[in-house]
Amino acid sequence: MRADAQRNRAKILAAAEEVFVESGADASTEEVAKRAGVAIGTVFRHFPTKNDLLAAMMKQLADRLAGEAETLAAQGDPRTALFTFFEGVVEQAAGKKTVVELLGVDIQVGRQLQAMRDAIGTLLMRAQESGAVREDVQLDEVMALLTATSHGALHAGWSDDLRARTLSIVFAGLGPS
Amino acid sequence: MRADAQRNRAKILAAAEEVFVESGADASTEEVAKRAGVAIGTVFRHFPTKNDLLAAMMKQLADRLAGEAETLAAQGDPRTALFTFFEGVVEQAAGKKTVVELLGVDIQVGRQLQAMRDAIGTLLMRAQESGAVREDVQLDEVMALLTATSHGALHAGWSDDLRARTLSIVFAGLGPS
Amino acid sequence: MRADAQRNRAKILAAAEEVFVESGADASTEEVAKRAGVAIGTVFRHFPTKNDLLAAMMKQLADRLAGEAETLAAQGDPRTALFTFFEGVVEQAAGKKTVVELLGVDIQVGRQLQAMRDAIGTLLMRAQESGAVREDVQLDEVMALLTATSHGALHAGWSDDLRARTLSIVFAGLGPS
Amino acid sequence: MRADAQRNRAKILAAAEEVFVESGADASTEEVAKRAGVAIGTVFRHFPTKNDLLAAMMKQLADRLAGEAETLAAQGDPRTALFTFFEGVVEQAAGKKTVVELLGVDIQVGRQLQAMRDAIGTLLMRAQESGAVREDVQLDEVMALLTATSHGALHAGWSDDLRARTLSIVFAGLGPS
DNA sequence: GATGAATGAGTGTTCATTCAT
DNA sequence: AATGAATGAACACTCATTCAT
Repeated sequence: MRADAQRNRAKILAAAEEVFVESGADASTEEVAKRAGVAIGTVFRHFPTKNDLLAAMMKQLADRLAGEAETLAAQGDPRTALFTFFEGVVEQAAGKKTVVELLGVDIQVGRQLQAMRDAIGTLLMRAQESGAVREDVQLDEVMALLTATSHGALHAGWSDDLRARTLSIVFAGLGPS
Repeated sequence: MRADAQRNRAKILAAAEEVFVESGADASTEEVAKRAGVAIGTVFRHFPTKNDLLAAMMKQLADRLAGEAETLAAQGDPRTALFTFFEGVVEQAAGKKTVVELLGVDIQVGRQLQAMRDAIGTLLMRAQESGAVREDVQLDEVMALLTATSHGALHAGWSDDLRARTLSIVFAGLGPS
Repeated sequence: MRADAQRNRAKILAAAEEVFVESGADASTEEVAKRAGVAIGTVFRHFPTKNDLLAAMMKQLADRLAGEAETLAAQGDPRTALFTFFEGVVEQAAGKKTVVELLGVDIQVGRQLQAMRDAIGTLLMRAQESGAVREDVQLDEVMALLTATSHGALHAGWSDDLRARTLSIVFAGLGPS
Repeated sequence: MRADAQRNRAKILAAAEEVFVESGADASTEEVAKRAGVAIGTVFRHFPTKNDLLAAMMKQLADRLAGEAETLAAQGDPRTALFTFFEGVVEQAAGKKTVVELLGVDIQVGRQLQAMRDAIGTLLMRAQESGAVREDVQLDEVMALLTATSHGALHAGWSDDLRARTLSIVFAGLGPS
């Protein structure tokens, strides 16, 4: 792929994130094109289907989140890394519908999503080893709570304060009884 | 309003709940009309806008949930009533897009939503008085968690098992430490 | 169906015949709407698919042709009725792409087409009984020649003279040797 | 023109014949480029317009048919050569949309078509001299019937059998009465 | 000359909303 | 009040054609 095509692809993905975040997945592809400063045909050349565009954007996001989780797993305090990551994701979600939809299963993101799951799994294991999280908690519930609170933060427009209080309950629930 | 108009209004609302629950808010108004056994014009005479129809349906739902909460407040065990209600809502949400959307703020439901909040507030107070829920938990967080887990149950398609495990964490978080 | 809807349906079919005749089946549905003096949605309300519109137009045509054939079978001279019908169809085809496409099998017209075949079959039988057409000629060939010459008259823009000379060869081929 | 450009031109024409024969003239130019192993820009450099490409392909075909006619005129039995050629063209047409469209006048093919006409004219003259075809038949009718039956064979999807029976009627019509 | 990315007008189709019956 | 036909803006997507690399 040519350099300029690469650049356009990036512009389109960025625009898609902006647009779909603002208006949800029902936003028009045309709007994405406009925001990216390209013609509609260019969007469809890069992503033959609106769904492809959504999926590509989600993959990008999943990669980003997986990266964050991995970094925290490598560097952070095992006792708090999971919670830090959790907070970060939910905070981002507050402004981004896409994060939310990513965490659901509406669009199959495949490997990227798996990578993210794995990274979060590591965080969970460390937290459990260090006694910060109960042994009987499984990754599925953590993902579920992450999804749920991200959805909530976005749709319900939680304030920073409410978000903190809500997460503190979740974290208490995860901690040793 | 004539008696038959009143009856049509009810039929339309019922149909709307059916349709939007099955197919989400993107379902067509035409489909609602068909399901209600009414012409499309009649739907728009009662609800000048699709949004008005959605809002009315949400209000109905909010009323129903408020009723459930009040019943539980009047009759149930104070220690478990909140959790019972919580579980019931999330379980319903798993099969109903509308419940989920109701809990968000996309559509302003106003007074009905307030009634529901109040009823849930009562449940919370009772639970706190009985020591089942920590004193520092506020209604906002409870609503937030209710919203979040309902969203999650719907979008992520949680299994019954996962739903139970996820809620058990939330309930643990709400309980005394 | 209401009277005005009936009228619109007719206007649309007429416009479709005009438009598709002028420009072939690739002409846009929008153009049909414009020509009919209705909005595009109206066309799609009556004919949910472009193909449905084409098929309906074809059916109308098949009905018309079947009617002509039946009239000739009832009233005409058995020796010449088939040839008269044949000439009539090809003459119409000269200005109408649709007649041509109807005779092909691109779009399944079903019963209407069958009715037309039957009517032409009657004409053929009469012609053979009267000795004007060889006994070993089958309906399939007659239909094939009708199709072929109609196509030709249209696409090649035959003059009246050329059409007459071409048909005279076909008729000679059909007659007794 | 460079040697490789020459080669590309040939590859494109060959691909065009393949593609348009399979899918009709609505096939996309992109598909032709792909089949030719060439970028889309190259196709448009050689043939500035899709129509130009179609026309060039038709010319090629006309040349080929003219060649066949000339060969038959030089070598074949004058009594049957015209019929043999006729059968060959119609048989080819059955599998080739392009042959059909060539014989029409949708696209002006000019000199090449003239060459083909001339060659067929020779076949006709020989057939008439040998008494196999009536004296009063003109080339125009023969071309018209060739066009018509080719169209028919293609669009109506005639079986081999039907094609033979249909042509036998045409040939009987051309023969002495 | 070749490449293939970009363009943008155009297509079939849907659907909230209006309005004549 | 109810009906359901008509409206027309909007959408996802295609493709001939242009143009930067």
